Amino acid sequence: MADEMILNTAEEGAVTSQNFIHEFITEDLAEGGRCEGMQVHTRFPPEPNGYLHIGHCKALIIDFGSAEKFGGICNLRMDDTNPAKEDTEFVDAIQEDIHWLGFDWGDRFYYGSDYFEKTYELAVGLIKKGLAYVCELTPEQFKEYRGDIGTPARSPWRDRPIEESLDLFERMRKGEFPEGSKTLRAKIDLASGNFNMRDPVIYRIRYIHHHRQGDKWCIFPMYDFAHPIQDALEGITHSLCSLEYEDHRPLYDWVINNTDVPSKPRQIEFARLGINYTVMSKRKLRKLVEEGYVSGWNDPRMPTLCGLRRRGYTPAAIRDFCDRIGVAKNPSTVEYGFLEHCLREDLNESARRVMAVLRPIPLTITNYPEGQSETFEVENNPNRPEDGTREVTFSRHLFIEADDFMQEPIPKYKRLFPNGPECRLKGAYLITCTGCVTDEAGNVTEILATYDPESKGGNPADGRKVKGATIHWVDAATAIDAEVRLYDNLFADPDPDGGDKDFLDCLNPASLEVLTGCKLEASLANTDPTDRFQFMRLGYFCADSVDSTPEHPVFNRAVSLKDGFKTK
RNA sequence: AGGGGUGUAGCCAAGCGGUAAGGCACGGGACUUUGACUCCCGCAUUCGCUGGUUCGAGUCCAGCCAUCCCUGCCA
Repeated sequence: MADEMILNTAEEGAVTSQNFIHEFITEDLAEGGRCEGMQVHTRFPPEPNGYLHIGHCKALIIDFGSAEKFGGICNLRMDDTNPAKEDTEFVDAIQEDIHWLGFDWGDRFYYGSDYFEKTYELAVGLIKKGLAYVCELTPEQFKEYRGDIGTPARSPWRDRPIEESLDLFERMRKGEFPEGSKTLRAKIDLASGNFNMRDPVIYRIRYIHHHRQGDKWCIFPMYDFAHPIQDALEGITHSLCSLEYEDHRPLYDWVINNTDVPSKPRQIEFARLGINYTVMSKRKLRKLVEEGYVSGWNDPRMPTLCGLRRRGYTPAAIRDFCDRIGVAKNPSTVEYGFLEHCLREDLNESARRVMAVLRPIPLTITNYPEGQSETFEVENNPNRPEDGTREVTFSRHLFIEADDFMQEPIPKYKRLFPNGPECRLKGAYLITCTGCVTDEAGNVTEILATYDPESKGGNPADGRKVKGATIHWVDAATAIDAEVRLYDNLFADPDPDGGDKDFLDCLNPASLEVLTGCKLEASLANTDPTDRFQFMRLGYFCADSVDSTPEHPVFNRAVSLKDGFKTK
């Protein structure tokens, strides 16, 4: 029976690879299993207190992907039980990011706070069963009474009469007591080695405006109490979360088993995503934004989805990455280079090739008549002829990349240098470097070359083999100026979270390099930020969604091309 | 010290008692009007360590070591 099921899902084309969570679900669905005959139902429960980052994408893939794989559904739920940290501002951004990635929650969009009334009733039920009590320890006392590894916790209020707790809890809700004066605690086990079970607080008093509930409530359920209830009320079959909740599971199960909820979800934990050269904690990302180390949550160097989007990352690349890193319980740190690989793989397929010169240096074709001009047709993507061609102009005065010329070539250098090999100007002509012009300081200000008129399009008439490289160029007469931003890792240290170092000390001072006066081929005059281009021989770029204008184009480098030739 | 996890290559990761998949990275070669892409080839005699069970152990057992999480009225 279980085998049949695996077969069926495989035929439907699984969206994610097999992993231990899928195995658990398969077992639950099997004959006699916990979920036999049920539809798999998961949920993605972000707290609306910040922007989503790529780590959330892994969770998204697991939550939505697992549901889809088994023909189930996945809810989107704002986990907003702590009004002190949450804000409506983030709710819209989170939805936008999830949609951008291509996940769809249908009409199942919920707020944890919408269940406050029901959650309250269930808490009352717990009190009536003698399984919860109002505790009057202040936060300071609470700490004192908490005990430690060898010492059980204590509470003088643990055995107060049920009626008394009932009355007090009701009055807590009415706002009769100040913040911190009372809590509702679950009566479980004060001596447990698992501190989550030492009579955890399940309700606290907070006189704070809730982004959605307004001032209706002044008591709020804790995550450990609210979450299992929300899951159960929504009929979630599998509550997937990260490893740090592993030792909360006994409490999760306790709540499910001791409150009157309609279903029994199963919590399964997986290792969350770590990537080197960056940080993933919301607290740290927030600090980078608030203290101005980056331009905002959407700074292209940020691992946030809005940052990656602005940088030029595609949803397909991010999803592919999250899919390929796998799902396991082994705490892992994936190399940033793998993310880049996934992007290159996607963009290599789809991005239109264009010519752009980032560090321009004039190239004069000395035997090409001044004032003459011609147009060449070049393919948009040699790997995909169906993408068509475009036109680029050519004249005596061009710009080429500064490092495509060397006065004194290094070994294996096959670009332009005096008395060097014949090179090809992509799609135009074969040229030979004849020299260069330098200023008083010895800086090269102009490169000189002659062209072979019989090599139109870059093909020599006699079919001779071209020894030098094919280099990109732009026509000085028609090129447009642009600003180009090159990005490197935000952190210079591969593990800015590691040890006891301050992550801010690990920042990479060279993470952003702004190039001005770059020369782009004319076809790049008006592009949409969602259009990605391959600047030939350089990398993948897109217009900056915030700063680029037709008058002042700004391009971001999403990722460089792999460079098999190291000049340094 | 108590509780809960995790250890397979530089980084991820399969493996479910029958003789170490795959991807990234890396090295070599072919091709190339992108030093890209693509294509070949190579890349763990060994699975944290030590014992034990077994004809046979990365898989089972015991002990040890390493490492991560937990003592918020955060999630």
